[in-house]
Amino acid sequence: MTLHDVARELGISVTQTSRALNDKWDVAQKTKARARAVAAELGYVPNLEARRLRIGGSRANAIGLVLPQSELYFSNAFFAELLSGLVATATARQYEIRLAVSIGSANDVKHYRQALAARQVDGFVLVRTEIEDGRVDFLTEADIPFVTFGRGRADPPFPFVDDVDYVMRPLVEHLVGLGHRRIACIIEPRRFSMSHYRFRSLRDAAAEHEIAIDQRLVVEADFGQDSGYEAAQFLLSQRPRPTAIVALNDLLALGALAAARDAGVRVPEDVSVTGFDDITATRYSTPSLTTVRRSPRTVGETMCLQLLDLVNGTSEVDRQVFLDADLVIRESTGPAP
Amino acid sequence: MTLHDVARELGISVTQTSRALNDKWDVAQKTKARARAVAAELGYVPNLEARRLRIGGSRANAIGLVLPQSELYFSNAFFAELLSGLVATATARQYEIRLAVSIGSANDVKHYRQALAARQVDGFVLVRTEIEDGRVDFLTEADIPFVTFGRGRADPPFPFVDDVDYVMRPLVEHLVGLGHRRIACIIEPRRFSMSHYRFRSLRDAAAEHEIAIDQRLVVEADFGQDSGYEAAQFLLSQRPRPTAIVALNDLLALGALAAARDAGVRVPEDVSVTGFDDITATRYSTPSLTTVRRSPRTVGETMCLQLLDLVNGTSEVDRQVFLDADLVIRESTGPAP
DNA sequence: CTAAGTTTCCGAAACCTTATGGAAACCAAG
DNA sequence: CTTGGTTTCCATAAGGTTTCGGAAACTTAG
Repeated sequence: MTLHDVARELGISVTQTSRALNDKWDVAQKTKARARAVAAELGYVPNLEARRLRIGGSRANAIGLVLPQSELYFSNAFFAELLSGLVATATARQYEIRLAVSIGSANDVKHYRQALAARQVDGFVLVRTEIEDGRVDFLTEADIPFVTFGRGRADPPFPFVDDVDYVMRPLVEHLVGLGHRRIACIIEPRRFSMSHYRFRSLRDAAAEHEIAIDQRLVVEADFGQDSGYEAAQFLLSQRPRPTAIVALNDLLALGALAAARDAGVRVPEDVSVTGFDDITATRYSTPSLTTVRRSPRTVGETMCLQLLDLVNGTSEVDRQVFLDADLVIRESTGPAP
Repeated sequence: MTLHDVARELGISVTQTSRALNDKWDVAQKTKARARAVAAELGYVPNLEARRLRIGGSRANAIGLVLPQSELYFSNAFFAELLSGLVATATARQYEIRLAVSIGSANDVKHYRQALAARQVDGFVLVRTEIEDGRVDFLTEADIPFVTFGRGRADPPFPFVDDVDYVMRPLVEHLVGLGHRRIACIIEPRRFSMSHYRFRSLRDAAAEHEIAIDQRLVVEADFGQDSGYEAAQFLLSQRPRPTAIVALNDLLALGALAAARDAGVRVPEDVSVTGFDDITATRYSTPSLTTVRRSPRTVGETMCLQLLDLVNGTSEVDRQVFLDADLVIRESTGPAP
């Protein structure tokens, strides 16, 4: 079932068969047609290894996504939706996603090195970018295309998708308008870029209204509902109680909602709760969640486009993208008590 | 940076260099050591295409998962968790997951053919198996390893993971014990294998208690929350109202919960609601959801093991696996009114 | 019919690695 | 020094594809 067999069946040379099937100018139309017919009939499929060996640095038509090993990662709706955008966009452009989890540290570059050596991916998408991120250093050094979610150090600059600096402003204005001044915050671990800058945006927006976020009301949690639950438990036990809890992602907020319910604290009458991302579940929680819409799917789509742009060398897309966001007001916010 | 270069640097033949780096018996220890050192220093990485070309039918070390194009697919927590189990298990065994969405019909075999021709996957995991499924026919014909979620026709038999036949029995006993006899049901589209057999299990379990499911109270929905919402709206408007709504997956149940809340129907006082799968969100809904725990993650893990077993030719694992499940009683079920 | 130009084809080389069969070098025993 | 047996090495071929330079066939104009 090799090109050779097809050529023999056709009665022409291997060379011409190859050129015919690849639709080169150098071969008669009717020969092309005949070649295609015979190839199809014989069920010939080109041997990709041989082709790539000959062609040289060819495309894997796949982009890599390595997720740190964490129970939460996929059940985390944020990543599921981001992945959704990524895969949809990639597939539409004939690319696929190669997925792995790194078993060691999140910064482990083993998978990256491996996948590259084997030419199994053309580039990488990085999530959960840390302020100091070994993966970024490695990929920069190796000169491999990649895009991160979350900005990095200024130098050397690399392509990323992030939120605009003033992303929290509408939310803060909404809360301030409702009379909230004692605002608590549940943040993701501080070493992550996203956590850092999103909190900074919150602090700056609050400062515009001359509100200082009380450091004792800032709790560093993990990423998931359980840790949001715990953090909210702590915050709700503080006296005087905060009148609003701003969770820096939706899952944390959902956990906070559950904590409030279990503690007999009414939302939004006694305390307002807000999230970030607008994952699907926010519309179905009780009460439904006021949040900031910057759909994870959009993030995935944008990152995919950026990366493919890098891979293909064209530069029609911005290297560093700041996504704007909308405030979505639902039932979990109300006037301060 | 080819083997040739390393050989020249070493002053020995390409042959021996290859054998040295591959740790064959045919080469002196000190030569091996020297070869490794030089290779490392020169940053030599073997060309995988050339190696595979030579070796022949080698492994892609990846398994394929093609999901039909549907907005719901990834935001669907069920798939996200299944994927989680799949990836974790695969990675632990040095395999990766290659992910694509099929843009045409769900039964489109284009991606499968493509990925195989390019030797980019060693086998496939199929989800959303239909009673008559073109993918199964294609892969069987092509003699490619695959595992489905959802049993298929008896002939020819193929490897699958499915629920045990009596999977709904504990749930039905729970409801009957609470006095429910007018039981409604929200099912997934009938053409899917899972939908068919899961409903059959419900019907049979009900029959054991001499309860016949009223066909007018069986609504065929889609897969997601929105369609669960609509279906429940319809069911709750029926008179006499059903006392329990059994949704055949958790998302449908979550949608039903929202519909009840919006209709002013109390859960569980006025109507009991149950789900299936035990996705994470069920613990955080209001009220939390009584469901059947057969974690999607377990499904993913099991399918992965089965497939790798098939790929590697060993047969230590059952080809057809029926997973048992536990009833998880939470707040959404109570005595019939 | 010939010359020139165009279209279509072919043989050989190249891509990089590994397997094969045999040769060289070495050692110990006779 | 010869013989036989090990250890270590090498030259060659193979795997399937594409590219290169040139050759053959065909077409058009004179």
